Amino acid sequence: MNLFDEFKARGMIAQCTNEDEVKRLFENEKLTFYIGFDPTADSLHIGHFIQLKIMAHMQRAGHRPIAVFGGGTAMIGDPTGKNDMRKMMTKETIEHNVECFKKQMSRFIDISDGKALFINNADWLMNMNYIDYLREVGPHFTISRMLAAECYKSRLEKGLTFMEFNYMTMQSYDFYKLYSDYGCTLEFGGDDQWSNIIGGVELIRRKTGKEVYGLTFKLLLTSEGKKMGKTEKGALWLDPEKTSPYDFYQYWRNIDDADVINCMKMLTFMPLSEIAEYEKLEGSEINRAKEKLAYEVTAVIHGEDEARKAEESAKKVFAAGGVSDDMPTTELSAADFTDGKIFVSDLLVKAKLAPSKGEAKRLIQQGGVLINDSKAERFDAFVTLDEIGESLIIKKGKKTYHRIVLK
RNA sequence: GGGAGAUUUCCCGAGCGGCCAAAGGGGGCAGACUGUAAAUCUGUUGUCAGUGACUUCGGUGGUUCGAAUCCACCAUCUCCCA
Repeated sequence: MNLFDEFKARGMIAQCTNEDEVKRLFENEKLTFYIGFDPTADSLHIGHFIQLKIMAHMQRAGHRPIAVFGGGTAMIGDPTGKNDMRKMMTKETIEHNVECFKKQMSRFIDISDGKALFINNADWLMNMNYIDYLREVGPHFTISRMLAAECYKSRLEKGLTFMEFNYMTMQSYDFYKLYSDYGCTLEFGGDDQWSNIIGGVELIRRKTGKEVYGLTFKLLLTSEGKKMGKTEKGALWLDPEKTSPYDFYQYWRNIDDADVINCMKMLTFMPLSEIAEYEKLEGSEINRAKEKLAYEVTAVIHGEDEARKAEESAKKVFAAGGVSDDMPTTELSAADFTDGKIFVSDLLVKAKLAPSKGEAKRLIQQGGVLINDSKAERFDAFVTLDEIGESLIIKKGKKTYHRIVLK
């Protein structure tokens, strides 16, 4: 099975400018293709991971990936899918983010001997002369056509600035530039990038008469159509400092039944035949699929060791209700105690299990807090230094365990 | 440049000068039921204290015993006219 069919069979492909031709090129040519990454944060997240996976697969099949970092375009901000204009980022922040992206990405993509290129579009966009740009790019876009683009529709009602409106032309120009300088003939992206991608395809056709191609991949959505990978902390980050391997593992372990198989197809390298076996599972058996998914995804991103550790911790904690060595821990010193005791509510706040004391007390009153397996009954419950001893386990709700130790 | 309207707590959205920490929904959190799932039901959702205080309704001033509600100016956004 060639790669195109593989993507297709996994249900990953969303739209393509010319499916037959792209499929043929996958099989018969060594392609140079690109995917753009806007450095809007200091870590990649799970949404980017699909793109990374695609790049890695393509590279293995002998094609040459170009990762374009939007050091220039991030100065403007992609309005696609946003309800409001993003806060403008400083040049320094953007540069820092680009460096973080590069570092993370090189674990998945081999850039030795020019087998893949990391390029920053700031290289050509930042020194662009406005008049030159308008003359070179402007004539090839009509306003009416741009306004019709899906990605602007919602924003037209909420307010779209001229600055953001230009984003599409800049991304299109990137493609043109990469086509001219590197022979890049294919742009990939998430399905929300469709408008921006065909902008580039058309720009190149108009300027050179040559046909290039665009291919979008499905976004990772829940069965209800919501974007996956949202956590209370924002996104599901690939940086272990921002989302610990354990939390990362738990996210997939707790996933909705309806989403497991799709995630396996989109996020893991498991063969389709094996996934089909998991698809047959029913009822509580589905938990086995979730364990497998969580392990596989964690292993690809954080390595086998971390995945195994996360899996073991999870089993200990949930199966035995027990203690695991690497659960989140908060250190307390004697100064945190008054007369040798500390209120449970204060404990919860210190361990960041509750944002405020009021919230902490509510948790206790609703019976959501266990201290060493016994329920904290009163909102003004407290523990003494002696009771803590070496360490003490707080359980908040059903799934959150936290250890308190004394310095 | 002229005219009309908007800005409310995490989000959407209702708010009569006092009964407004502010309806309703969503989301979040907790409890019951479960399979570390979903659905459902219940409670809860500004801060601190423990039944009272404090800070919130774009910003700054003002009117008033009392302002999310009225007035003035500023900011931002939407719509109509140029």
